[in-house]
Amino acid sequence: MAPKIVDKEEKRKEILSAAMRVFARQGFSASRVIDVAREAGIGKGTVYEYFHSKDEIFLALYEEMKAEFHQRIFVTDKDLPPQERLKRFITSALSAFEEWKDLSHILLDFWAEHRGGGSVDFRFDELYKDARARLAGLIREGIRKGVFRKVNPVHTASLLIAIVDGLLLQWVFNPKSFSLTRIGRDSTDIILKGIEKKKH
Amino acid sequence: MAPKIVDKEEKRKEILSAAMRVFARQGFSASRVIDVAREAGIGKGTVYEYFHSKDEIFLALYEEMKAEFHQRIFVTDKDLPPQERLKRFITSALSAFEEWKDLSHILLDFWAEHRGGGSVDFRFDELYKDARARLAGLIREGIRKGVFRKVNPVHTASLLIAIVDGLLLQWVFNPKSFSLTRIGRDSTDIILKGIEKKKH
Amino acid sequence: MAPKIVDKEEKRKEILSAAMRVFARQGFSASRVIDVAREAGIGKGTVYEYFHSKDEIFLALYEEMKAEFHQRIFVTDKDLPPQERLKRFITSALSAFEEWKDLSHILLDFWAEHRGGGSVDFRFDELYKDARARLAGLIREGIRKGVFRKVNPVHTASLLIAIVDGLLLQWVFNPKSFSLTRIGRDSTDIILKGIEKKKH
Amino acid sequence: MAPKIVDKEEKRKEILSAAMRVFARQGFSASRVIDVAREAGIGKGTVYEYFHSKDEIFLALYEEMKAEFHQRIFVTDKDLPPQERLKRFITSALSAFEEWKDLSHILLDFWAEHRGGGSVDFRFDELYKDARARLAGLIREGIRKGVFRKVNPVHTASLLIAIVDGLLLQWVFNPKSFSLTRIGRDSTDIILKGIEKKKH
DNA sequence: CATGAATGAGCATTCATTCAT
DNA sequence: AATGAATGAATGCTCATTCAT
Repeated sequence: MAPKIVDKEEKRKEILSAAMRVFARQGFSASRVIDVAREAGIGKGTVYEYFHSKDEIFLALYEEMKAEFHQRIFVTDKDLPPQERLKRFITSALSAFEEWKDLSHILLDFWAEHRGGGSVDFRFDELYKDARARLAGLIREGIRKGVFRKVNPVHTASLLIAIVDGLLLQWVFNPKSFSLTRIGRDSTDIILKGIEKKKH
Repeated sequence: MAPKIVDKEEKRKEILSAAMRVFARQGFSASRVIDVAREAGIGKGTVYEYFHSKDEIFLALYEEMKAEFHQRIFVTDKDLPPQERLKRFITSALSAFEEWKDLSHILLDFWAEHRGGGSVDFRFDELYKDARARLAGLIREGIRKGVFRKVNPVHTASLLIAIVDGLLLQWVFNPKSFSLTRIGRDSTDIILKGIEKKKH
Repeated sequence: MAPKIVDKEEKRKEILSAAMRVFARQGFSASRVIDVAREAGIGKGTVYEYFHSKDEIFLALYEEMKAEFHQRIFVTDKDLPPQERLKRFITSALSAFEEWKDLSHILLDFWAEHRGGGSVDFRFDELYKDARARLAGLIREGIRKGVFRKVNPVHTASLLIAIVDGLLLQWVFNPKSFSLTRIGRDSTDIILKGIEKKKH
Repeated sequence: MAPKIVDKEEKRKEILSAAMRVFARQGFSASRVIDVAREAGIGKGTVYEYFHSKDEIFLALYEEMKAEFHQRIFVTDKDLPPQERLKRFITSALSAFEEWKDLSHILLDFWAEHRGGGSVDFRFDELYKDARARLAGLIREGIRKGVFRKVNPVHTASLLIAIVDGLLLQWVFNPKSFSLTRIGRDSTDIILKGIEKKKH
């Protein structure tokens, strides 16, 4: 019997959700704790009952994003052919961002606050290193299986990540300029054609 | 009759250069005006003799970057074949960033501060729209000339920009993870193969 | 459920009262917000919980003075004879100032800051115009009733106001030089004799 | 042979004159030294060649006003009858202010800055005490000569000063509301009637 | 002698965080 | 547990004054 714990967890999530909307709207540095409290419909002091600092909220959002996206992006059926898995990486990454529009906006704040000097450290370096390693493995597998030509696996992995980040960036600046889903499809198509092993 | 002779234009540039280093190191929002002054080896008040506000410094850096990069990225020989021009876009963009490492770091701050609500407005939307239009024209020309297959010109243009931005991002997080020049070459190769018109 | 219980209206008045003492002592432009806070026995930030700016405090004092004095000076029994009402105008104005010594001092700051260019606008012009109109009406009534000779009503009204302001000024510079009450009585006597209708 | 000295004195007066215009327009505390320099058509540093500080300029203006007004107000023919001398006091004081409109405006700044705490001390107390003594003497003389009734000489003197200051104040707030000359005449008339010795 | 570039003390204001209720 | 009143460290910016040229 621990109903309070459920409530606590629930309220923490509500605050996090409110913070997400506020940060997405105003940017992290321009967002005030009182803005988050108001958005969540609670008092300013209450925010501090659930988080020790404004930075901790930011960090919690980062962790949430990391978990959510990791889950959706890298958990794919290992049995699928490399081309399909590559396609799914781009597609699911972009659709995840499209779905979590607020987090996409905040991602730019995460990027900007990446510098180690501040109180928050996002270790983007490791995050990307990990992603590159996974995708490089995928490329290597494709090469081994004879479906990809002999491209540099790490470079190609970096390229794939770059495409996702870069497209997201343009979409954040102007969501109306294109559909993330459609441009993801076209991009995948070009990349796959660019690394496919030519049959003759 | 004449007071202390100072090349105001020169000094302004020195302050801008100091600001660039400081912002690149600490991020814009974590940088204090006094930090910029100290980096420039001058007094705090002197900064305000050359700029009206901290935001104005930020904006001046943005304008400088825009001018510098525009010059280096889009001013190419129109007589070159589309493949070569596409290659040069990626190459020169990446080498420009590699050269202006500090500005590359600050670019993330520009991205994060893009929101219209703040005091500084970067109009990234228009910047990217313009770049997309130029590159889309290039793609269209390639298609017309029969060297590119019938890809969506705007989508492909967005893809190219995304690649540059995305690679830059990873490089900012860890410059040692790869050479921008080399990865640019590999990426260009993949893209060109991905959109080339197959001869049969 | 309820946080620290504070009568916000009461505290606002306390701060205003502290500001009044500080401004009276040092003058508005030489007074710092921290001085007001210290006088009120609170933190600097707290002042800003109740007022948006230093100017707003100044303006609030002005409004307070306006309301208080208007009440005391112009709300007189319309049935009294003109001479008595004229006498009461001077008397009550001077006694109001004598009572609110701090506000009297600050009045000089209000006068000095009257220029439209600043952030605070006191519209003294309208204040005086209104007062002149009221007193001119009183003079006219006296003339009509045959107790005042045919003086220029507006000029005489201006004269009455001038006397109050001018006496106050000297009293502010040196409260010991005379009693406002007594000099008010003597002045009223001279003025009344100066405008009375001679009987023959 | 000291032509430079003449120039120096001349330039000092020019700066003072510029300062007068600037202070009258913007008020002392809102006026910048650079504003004075620009108004005088000289460099900021030059102002400091002639004055040690902004306060010194203010003080110099005060002294100038004191000298000028003292001259014009109190230097009257001792042989004239008291009524005429009283009349001339009010008239010449008001016409002096009307003529030196800028100084009239700055007078309000002098008043506001009268507090001893600041760097500038105007000793208004003594100024007024002196004026009161002179005018009280005049009143006494009138009483002695049998042209004024037995009024309190000091109170009456204060009243006369108050009238001049108070009328000036209203005129500064709105110069169009009345003519200083005309209202001075009417006021003198009322006061003289108010203190005249009735013949029977 | 005149100048204006350089300076930093000083100040208004903001806002994350604390804590009494 | 929830709240918001209280706080002061931190910061952008101003401007009187100095001084090298």
